[in-house]
Amino acid sequence: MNKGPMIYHSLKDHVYNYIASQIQDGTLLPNDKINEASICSQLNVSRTPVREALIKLASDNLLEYRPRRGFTVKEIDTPKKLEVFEIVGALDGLAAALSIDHLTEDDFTKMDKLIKKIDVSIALENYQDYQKYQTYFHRVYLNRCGNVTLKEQLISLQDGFIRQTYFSDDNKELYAILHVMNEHHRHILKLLKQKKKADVQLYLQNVHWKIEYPEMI
Amino acid sequence: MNKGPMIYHSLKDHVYNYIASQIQDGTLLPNDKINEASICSQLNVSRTPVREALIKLASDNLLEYRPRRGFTVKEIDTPKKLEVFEIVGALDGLAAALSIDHLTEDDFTKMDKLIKKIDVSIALENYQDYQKYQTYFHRVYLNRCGNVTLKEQLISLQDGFIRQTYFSDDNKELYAILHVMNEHHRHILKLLKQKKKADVQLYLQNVHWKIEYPEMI
DNA sequence: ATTTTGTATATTGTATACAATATACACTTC
DNA sequence: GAAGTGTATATTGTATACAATATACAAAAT
Repeated sequence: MNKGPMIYHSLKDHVYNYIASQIQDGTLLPNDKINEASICSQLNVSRTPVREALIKLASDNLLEYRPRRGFTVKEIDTPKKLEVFEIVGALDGLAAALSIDHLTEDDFTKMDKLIKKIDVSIALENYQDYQKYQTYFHRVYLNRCGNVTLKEQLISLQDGFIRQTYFSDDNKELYAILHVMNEHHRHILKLLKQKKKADVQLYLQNVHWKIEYPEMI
Repeated sequence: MNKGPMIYHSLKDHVYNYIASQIQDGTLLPNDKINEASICSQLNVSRTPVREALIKLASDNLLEYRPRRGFTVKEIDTPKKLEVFEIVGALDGLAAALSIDHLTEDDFTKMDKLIKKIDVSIALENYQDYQKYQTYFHRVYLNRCGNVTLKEQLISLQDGFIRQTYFSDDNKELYAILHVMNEHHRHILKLLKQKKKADVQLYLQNVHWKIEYPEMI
């Protein structure tokens, strides 16, 4: 019975995942100081793997590092968030433009179905589902863009800031905006079907990713 | 006598710079194995700062890491390079579009002068100067795009692959291409002056950054 | 009361030690 | 000779120790 290639998990990786998930689920908040010794005792490991994980987390922009004063959870403020949105918009637009020559009927069907699922999620005011299906929608053409580097970059950018974009589930204004967003999705799909490269790129960049989320204002 | 804020240089940073420059100047070649012990003795430091530097270098995509087998200099093959070019094109295009509302007469003058310096560099077949002034040209509007995250991302992307784009100085074909590139620069400047956002963005993305360098074919 | 200074404590940076795993290479076996 | 096996050596992963620096807080000075 072969369970595939035996995957090696270093303590460093373990620490990395531990901290990363604490940042995502809100256990660790922006500007919180990371105490190496505390993590050592929480996970029963020595400082070496902890430090190595922290260095990687800082390099991945989850933590901030100041020499001789250690690591803190990185704050992503609103202006910074808007900057990332601009970049995501351009790259997502590029992905769409590149995907146009490779999209199949099947892809279009998938996107159609996802738009409908998003409608349902909005009607049920289920923000988590909205996020999930919206991500799937964009991933359909991202997976067809033929540029794996672009795909990786985009996913890592989105992961990096989605973690700090939390909405309470009872925000009426939010769901109105999400409805508009899904109209965008319909328009994007239409432009993709029409193979309008420049149009879909600029639409994603200048319209879809320029929505102002309530908590960002 | 104040020499400004006393800057702290850790051994880790020292090692980082040491390896990074060896990769850039070709002392270390793609797929070369990094020997921790060897670096320790070269720099007279212990393995701890060396390992921490290596982890960061891997995170910054200069090295590749395989658990239990250590670090190697990352190979950037041609398809990968083309992928990065596509991303750089989109981001540089975005930067240009964003800069349009902030560019001053002074900026235009600067770009004009740089285009002329590039002409001279090509005439003298000085590729190093060409690279330098070409970088300055793009930096003029990059510095006006108003998005520091974009600026950082773009610079780090370019640094990451320029290091492995070396040209011998006696390639006639190359200088013909560089001449075309500088014509692009003139066109870009014209579009910027005309404040044609979408046009300059798409031109940078779909024309300027789609040049095929000789060694990439 | 506020600022300054001094000292104890905590935290970070680096070196070293040792255990776990991978690599190299001589030795068999077919 | 090719392929496999075993063992010595090298390399990596982790723990620990100690030195350098930062932080906290009490005491002294303004």
